[in-house]
Amino acid sequence: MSVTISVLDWYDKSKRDLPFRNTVNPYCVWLSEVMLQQTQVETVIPYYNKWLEKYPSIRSVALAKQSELLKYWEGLGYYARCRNFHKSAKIIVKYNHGIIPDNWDEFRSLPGVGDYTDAAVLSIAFKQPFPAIDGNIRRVMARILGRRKFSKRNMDIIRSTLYKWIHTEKPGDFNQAMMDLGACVCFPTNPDCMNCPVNRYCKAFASGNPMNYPLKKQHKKIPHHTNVAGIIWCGNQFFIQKRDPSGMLGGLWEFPGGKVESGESLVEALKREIEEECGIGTNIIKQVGSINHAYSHFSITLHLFHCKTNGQVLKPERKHQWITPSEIKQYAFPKANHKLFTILNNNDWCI
DNA sequence: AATCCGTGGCT
DNA sequence: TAGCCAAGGAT
Repeated sequence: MSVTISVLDWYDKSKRDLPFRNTVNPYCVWLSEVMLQQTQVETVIPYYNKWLEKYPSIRSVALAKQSELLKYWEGLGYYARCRNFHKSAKIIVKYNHGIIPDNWDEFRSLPGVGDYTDAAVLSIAFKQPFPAIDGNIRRVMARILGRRKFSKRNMDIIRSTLYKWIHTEKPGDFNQAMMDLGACVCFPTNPDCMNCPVNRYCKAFASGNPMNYPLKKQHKKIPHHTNVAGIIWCGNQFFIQKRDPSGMLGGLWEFPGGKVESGESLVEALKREIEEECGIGTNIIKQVGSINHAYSHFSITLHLFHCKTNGQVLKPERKHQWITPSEIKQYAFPKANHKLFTILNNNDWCI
């Protein structure tokens, strides 16, 4: 017996029925790997199914507009993944006849493809023996090998060990088995060592305190901001603007607004932001409601206001639209806006 | 090397 | 509950 055999044996018995588990189609594997980055399986499944129904091939992605793709990514987060997948699809169709490359360097050079995704796609879709190293496998290996830190030296040891252990006939299964082990048994806290197929090989288990592996690094605590946003009405239409494609929540739509500076009232901040962003003067009518939202590196309390204007736009720095409430379904918005929509729907969008 | 980039679920 | 963590990549 060995770690390889034990893990694969366990995998065959405990195999989870996931939509992207039963395919070796490179496009499907790639799509699932991108969606699964820093995102849990249960969250991905509905997005994966809907995307595949709408975009069944790499060509269909290449032909699509970014705004359409973002609509299908809406709410999934880390939107650069979607933009990069689109870029890659266009590159492959334009320069490689729509054929997804099956060698390390070519695939690795595509936007949004890093070491993990490269190894995952090449091993699962093309049966090549590259070990994929994600957060789960790092933790599993740190425990098996008894390494507390992810230093460069320890990562080299983890990687070379995985190259030694990976099953050359079933590299994709080995990678997925190791990831499942991390997700379903070797939890970050309270690992289920008694049901672990490789506990007899595990130094962390032998130590009696598996949670000591790996060492947790302390995170910076994230700041909290107070933000304001305005629904600027002109007749039965209101104003939305498109965010810069390269930045945070890039290419998504939002109500104008921004951060409240210290010493500023909510109304003062909103008037300033609307003037800066849209160049329109507004009358602020009333506050509609507030929501809390946490991003990865800061959190906000966002206050929403009904406003009125004559509709004149003097210096739009971003792409913008005047739309009616029913048209909002055509546009991709970040999650915080959906919380605002909930408030608005409860109020029937009344001014 | 450290930080930025979303969101949801869990404790 | 406030923080931690998840099938990472780009800068």
